[in-house]
Amino acid sequence: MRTPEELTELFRSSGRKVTAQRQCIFRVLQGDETHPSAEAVHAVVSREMETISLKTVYQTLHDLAELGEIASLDVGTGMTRFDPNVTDLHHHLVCRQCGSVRDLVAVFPELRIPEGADLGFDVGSAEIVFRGLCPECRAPAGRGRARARSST
Amino acid sequence: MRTPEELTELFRSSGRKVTAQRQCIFRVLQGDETHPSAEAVHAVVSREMETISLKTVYQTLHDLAELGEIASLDVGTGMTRFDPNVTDLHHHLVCRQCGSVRDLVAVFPELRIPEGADLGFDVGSAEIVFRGLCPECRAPAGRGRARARSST
DNA sequence: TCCTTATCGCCAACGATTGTTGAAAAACAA
DNA sequence: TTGTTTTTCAACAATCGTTGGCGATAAGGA
Repeated sequence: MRTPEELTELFRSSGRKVTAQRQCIFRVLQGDETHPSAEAVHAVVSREMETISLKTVYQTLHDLAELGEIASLDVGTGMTRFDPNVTDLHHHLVCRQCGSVRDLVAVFPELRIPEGADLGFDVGSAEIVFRGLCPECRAPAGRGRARARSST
Repeated sequence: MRTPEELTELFRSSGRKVTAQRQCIFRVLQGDETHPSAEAVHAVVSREMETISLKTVYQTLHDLAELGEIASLDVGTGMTRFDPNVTDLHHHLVCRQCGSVRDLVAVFPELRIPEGADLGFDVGSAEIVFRGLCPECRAPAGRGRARARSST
């Protein structure tokens, strides 16, 4: 994802208006590596702008995804997760307990699938999801994070 | 997945009762490689037992998954898909147009993730999802299948 | 300035899934 | 066969994440 300043520019040049709430979302996403859900983004943004609506957050996230500035992921946690890192080829570690998502950069950068062509499949992308337990959920002492939502 | 007869045995020995609708579901799943959703299973089963309810199908699929006889997958198509193949290590090709799912056996059987341990993650499973277009959706002539439901 | 767009709040709807009800049917052990 | 337990059914409501409408207000930007 680009910097908030660049995004401001990008939004303007694509006919979108730049509002305070959008810039706030830009800032919140900037450098966020937690792969937040829309609600999570909303929660953080709300601390700065109490009245911002969830709808506005969804809309802005979609705009950003449409512009290719963030990626929207479905890693089976029940909610769409947003990833500001679209420049590095990477995959994901998903905690099956708390649903936290971690990047795994430079793993299997060569991932390609010749067999796909043989099957007639026109393969566009490959995505690896590793499922397991994050450090917090493994830790015996500290309480893990919250919510779980299985699948697979 | 085991044969309907073995599943009958397994259900009995695990305290579950074996009903006509359950056996019908066993038969339908047997050899099914389409990775059907619960609704898809229900549709097929309904041809044989018009009155079977969707709830019964959901319940039986969950029982089978609990016993490890089938796998429930979330490949981002919006519905849980069920895979009777739990013996072969394999990954999946998902059509981003119609949502059809195809097995990809014996690809990256060595997939393991050392970096996971470094990050403190206790990795249990690795799943690769290849997204692209299936032969039907690529074909210019024939109409592709139905439903799409993006993500990622 | 003026037109366009975004935002708000609020509420309804979506689709997949789960839960609830009570009654009927069937499984299965004795 | 009888009796107990489980399953099924139908119908409906509720869940959760997400999207859509609405009118009104606020604000961007040329």
